[in-house]
Amino acid sequence: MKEALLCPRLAKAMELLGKRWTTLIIYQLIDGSKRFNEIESSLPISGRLLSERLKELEKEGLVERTVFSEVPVRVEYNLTDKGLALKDVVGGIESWSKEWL
Amino acid sequence: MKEALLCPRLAKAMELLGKRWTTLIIYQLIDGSKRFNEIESSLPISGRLLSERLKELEKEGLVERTVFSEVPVRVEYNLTDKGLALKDVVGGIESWSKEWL
DNA sequence: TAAAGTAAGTTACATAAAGTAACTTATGTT
DNA sequence: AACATAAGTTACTTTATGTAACTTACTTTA
Repeated sequence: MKEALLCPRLAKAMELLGKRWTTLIIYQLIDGSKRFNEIESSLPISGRLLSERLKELEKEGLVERTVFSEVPVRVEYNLTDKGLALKDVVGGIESWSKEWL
Repeated sequence: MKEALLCPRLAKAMELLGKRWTTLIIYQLIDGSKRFNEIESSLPISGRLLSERLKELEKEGLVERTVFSEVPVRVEYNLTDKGLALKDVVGGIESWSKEWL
């Protein structure tokens, strides 16, 4: 393992987006907010990891968490502007996958 | 963990690109072919994983491996059309990182 | 001619991340 | 009282990643 000669911003981006499930979670939120269970049901991810990833994304400011004090409690997640700015990237991956996979 | 209601092509794309180092390796090859050691030196990745990732990328047809029987042997890696088709995606991530990170 | 160097890996082992399933909490409904 | 529900969390197993030493095949240097 050598020192990185790599742009630190790109490295940081890939540390986020290159983590398993992250990009697919963002993809799920691109068309609007979703509840925890909705995301969980749309992806083959466990609650444990989904919770962990959403916390990371919230901490990095890509995702916003809103709690509705109903019974049972409802929690919605949505992309911030920073998260939404990845729309073209995610769309690009989707197009690539349709053309090449 | 639920069943995926997700587009299988996108899932497959993320299985590749969402694996640690993969996208950064592709990024290293976008401007032309590179040798094993060059990639290894440009990224904080170990030879073990770099070898593993390059094999996956070769198997999936994104990367091409060329051996030059010199002494010591020289091996060059370059993107195929399929790999090169990710140029905009990688560029998009780079732009996003510059604007938001 | 034995020792050292070089590129491209591989092996063996330690640590960290992800998968699985059961459990929790705070109400509301039957 | 027992059961249901959303959103997690916990404990434990399995898989992936990190680290560093080793390998191979030939060449140059001492």
